[in-house]
Amino acid sequence: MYRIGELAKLCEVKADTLRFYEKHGLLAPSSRSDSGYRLYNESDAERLRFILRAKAVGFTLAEITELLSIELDKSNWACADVKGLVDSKLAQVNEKISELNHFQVSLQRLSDACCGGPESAEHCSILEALESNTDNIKCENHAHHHDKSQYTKNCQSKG
Amino acid sequence: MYRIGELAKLCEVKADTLRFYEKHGLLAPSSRSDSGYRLYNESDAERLRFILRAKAVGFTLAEITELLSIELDKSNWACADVKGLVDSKLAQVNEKISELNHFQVSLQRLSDACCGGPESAEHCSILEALESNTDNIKCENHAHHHDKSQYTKNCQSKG
DNA sequence: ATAAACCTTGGAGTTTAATCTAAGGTCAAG
DNA sequence: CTTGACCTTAGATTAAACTCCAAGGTTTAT
Ligand SMILES: [Zn+2]
Ligand SMILES: [Zn+2]
Ligand SMILES: [Zn+2]
Ligand SMILES: [Zn+2]
Repeated sequence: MYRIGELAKLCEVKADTLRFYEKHGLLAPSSRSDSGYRLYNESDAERLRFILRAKAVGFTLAEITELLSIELDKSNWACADVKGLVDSKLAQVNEKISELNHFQVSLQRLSDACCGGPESAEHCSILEALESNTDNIKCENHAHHHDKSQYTKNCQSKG
Repeated sequence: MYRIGELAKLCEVKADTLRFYEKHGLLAPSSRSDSGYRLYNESDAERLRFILRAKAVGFTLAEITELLSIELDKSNWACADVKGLVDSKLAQVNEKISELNHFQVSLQRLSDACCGGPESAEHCSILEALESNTDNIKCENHAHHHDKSQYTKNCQSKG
């Protein structure tokens, strides 16, 4: 039997997190001591590890609640159900990745267009890009070139 | 001069969003009508577009607040400052992408290991993976093969 | 026996970006 | 002069997953 702090340390989470999981129905200690301390057994610890593994692949606690309800009643669920949860998560993750890739490309383009030097930002290509309606930064056209070598350094990749 | 609903429609945001931006110091209407209605001019609209462009490349409103304070006082800032904000955002985005890529790979592996059929989840490879301490799913070893052709279909890529 | 380290509870705070509600004032059309 | 669309305010709510707090009770070691 583990007390809350022991299980927390064992699984590298905080005691607060275990209380939070309990409050939200993910994991309750199987017993209490006479003085009211939570007592977790090995099976509780296994359940916690299940939760943490599911978190490690990106599931939210709400989704983990679903997974746990399947896990505890496997024979009444099909592989299709389980795979459905995984595939739906996968789709969400892919969507998010593609949004972030979009950000990544845009930010990289902004970064590449700016000399990053100590010169005044009055003609900074980044600010100019955010001011104008184009989301394209044309490195060869920009009005910003306080320093020839810097300019060349930053713009050579685009001609 | 635009009333709040007009500017909202023009820029495809909700009036609530504009009030929210005002409350948080991002964008205030340059005047009010006699009856207290917000009135935005062309320069307010430009500022809103700046905000929306910055959002479109992934900046949070707090970061946009910083960008705006630079934008309004360009000569007292250097390219280095602006590029610093972009690069720091870029680093955050890259970090998030790499976390999501990790999720993506794990989820794909889980999905690939499961037949996804109508059979009972009692021996589902996904659940087994979440129960065990390995984060590796060994397709050729798993205990789950209710249906030979399905099994082959899902596992052929790994031998 | 007393200090340190642990535990209990309920509830508030954090972050982000809105979104919604209630209760009421304004404006243009018919 | 009334209907409907629009506007005002302050404040509550949402999602996610904790994290922290106060005020007190328990255990353990010295
Ligand atoms: Zn520069
Ligand atoms: Zn610059
Ligand atoms: Zn199966
Ligand atoms: Zn399965």
